[in-house]
Amino acid sequence: MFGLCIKLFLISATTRTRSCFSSKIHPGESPAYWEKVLEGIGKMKCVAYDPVDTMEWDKAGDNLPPKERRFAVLASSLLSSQTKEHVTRGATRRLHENGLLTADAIEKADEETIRKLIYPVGFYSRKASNLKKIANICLMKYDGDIPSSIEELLLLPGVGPKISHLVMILGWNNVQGICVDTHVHRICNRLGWVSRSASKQKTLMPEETRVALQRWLPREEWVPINPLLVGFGRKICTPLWPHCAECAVSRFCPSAFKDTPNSSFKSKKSALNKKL
DNA sequence: CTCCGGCATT
DNA sequence: AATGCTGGAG
Repeated sequence: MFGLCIKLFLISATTRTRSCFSSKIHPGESPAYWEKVLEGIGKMKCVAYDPVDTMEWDKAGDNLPPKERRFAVLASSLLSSQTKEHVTRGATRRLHENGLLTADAIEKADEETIRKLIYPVGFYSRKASNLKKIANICLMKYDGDIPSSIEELLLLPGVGPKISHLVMILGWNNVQGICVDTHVHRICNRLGWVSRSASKQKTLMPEETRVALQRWLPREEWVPINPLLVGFGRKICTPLWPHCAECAVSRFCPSAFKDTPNSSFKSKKSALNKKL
């Protein structure tokens, strides 16, 4: 499934030149030089997912029946934390090795067993319990499959906008929206690509970022922008002290060399909270 | 807003 | 040693 991301990313990278022209569909609304920025980030070659490491799991996933593959996609997405993807993949693999990637198996499994298998991922306790609940719901309502719409996915415990859009893309090959995680959210704000309605302020929630980004970003970029910015965000445009000197697109970035921990809005918020 | 909870980064 | 972090729920 991670392989799918790479494939889509590569396909888009090769057609990016073409997609630059399609941006003329949204004149005035899109930020200046956004094509150059995406191109520049692509050239820095920090794709999020290591192709070699993902191959093994990808094969295992591809051999599953569609229903089981989709459930595996959902389970894996639930465990994911983009900043620590190797940990996520390890946890998914351990579940898979123990035959615990189907709704049926998880429903029958002991919650403690699942908790131990996914232990290295963040929030393992909550995620183990959510996984059990989701397995139960999938069996009762969807015959062991997963919901096929954003609305129904959002009803599952522990599934929010980020995971539901990811699952629609990876599980159903259906692009309903951009998968906005913390990296996409942070970087789009630094680039000045999204703002709160009418004002020039940064968006506060990833969900706001998603809507704002979708207003102007051409559809063919909706899937590849995630692995592109996740990789970039982990290696160069880091949350604290971004490496602007090494960044090939800093000349297009209004926040370049300015975004120190003290000026980032999250730090401001926590600093404010401590004072109160 | 806080919380989760081990881990990376300072 | 201390801080800050995932994405979602309450």
